[in-house]
Amino acid sequence: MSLADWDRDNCSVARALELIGDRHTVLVLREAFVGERRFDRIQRHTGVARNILSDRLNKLVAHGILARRPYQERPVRHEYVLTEKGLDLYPVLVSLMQWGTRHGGGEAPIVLQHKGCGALVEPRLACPDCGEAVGARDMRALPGPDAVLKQTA
Amino acid sequence: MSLADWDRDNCSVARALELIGDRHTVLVLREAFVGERRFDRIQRHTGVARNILSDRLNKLVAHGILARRPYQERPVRHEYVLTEKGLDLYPVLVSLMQWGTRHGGGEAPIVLQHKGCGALVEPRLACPDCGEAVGARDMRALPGPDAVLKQTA
DNA sequence: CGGGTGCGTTGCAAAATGCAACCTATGCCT
DNA sequence: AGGCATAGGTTGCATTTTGCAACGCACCCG
Repeated sequence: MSLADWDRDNCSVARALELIGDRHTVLVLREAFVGERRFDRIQRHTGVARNILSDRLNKLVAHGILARRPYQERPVRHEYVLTEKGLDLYPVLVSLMQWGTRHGGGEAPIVLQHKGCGALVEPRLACPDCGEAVGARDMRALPGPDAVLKQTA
Repeated sequence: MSLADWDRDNCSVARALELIGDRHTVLVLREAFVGERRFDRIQRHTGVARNILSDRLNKLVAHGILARRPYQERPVRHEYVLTEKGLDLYPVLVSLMQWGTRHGGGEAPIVLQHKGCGALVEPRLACPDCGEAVGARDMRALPGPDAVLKQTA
């Protein structure tokens, strides 16, 4: 398998994890996707310590995943909303949720509805070419255009 | 928004994060999906400290995400392979990878091929009902059958 | 015997985290 | 004005989690 020796330094998964690779950050994102925008409510719902939450919100804003915008003056109060970059994390959160539901005890506290067709569904990964649903076994990973093979391979 | 006050204790995302909610664990899973099975190779590729790696592998095995099986006797050597439960994490990893590629610098070290149709593709979340690709804006979250609304709502 | 490989475990220092208290600025009630 | 409440943090300190390097063990090869 040639893949075994591509250069991990250039890994998209690792890059993503640098920004959202800790439990607290993901919980914050969960709240963002559910529509919570205020510090206090997010804090209560996630149970994350206030100092940590403050830190994570700042980092998410710094990385352009959330945007801080004032919703009132005097005193200035901010709310945190998902940017496009943040909204693109939706598949990650949804996949995580579905996996947690399927393998973590079977409870489904939330269901999703497709606005387009109105159906209550579990979105799945599908091949955009043929439309078939795909899982780990249906796919093959190949070195991409930007892969760097190691000398020590 | 009724969703704002469902009980977070029963959250699938949180449950999933308890098992795979740290950077190292996810990196280990990346290796698993790429086909690495041995302690040493995983350690070199992830850069995770050996004691941490040992701990994470044990936890993943304990949770049924990886299975440890001997690939030789004398001395007994084990390899770590994904179980069904582990394979189900594929969408999470793929989503993470795609997001990292799109927003983390644009490099695509790995590309995916659908074995079924042969196309090089980026699998996307789709509505299993109508087949349309879906993003955050196309979906609505509703309290599910097992949602517990808070008294303090 | 000496060296190398595979797979960990142990000890200790450094970093991240949790908790509770504190602070600022404002509004609201009396 | 005084007292209380709300929103959004910051600060200090104890606890937990990591990282690093060294060590251990079991085996194989020459």
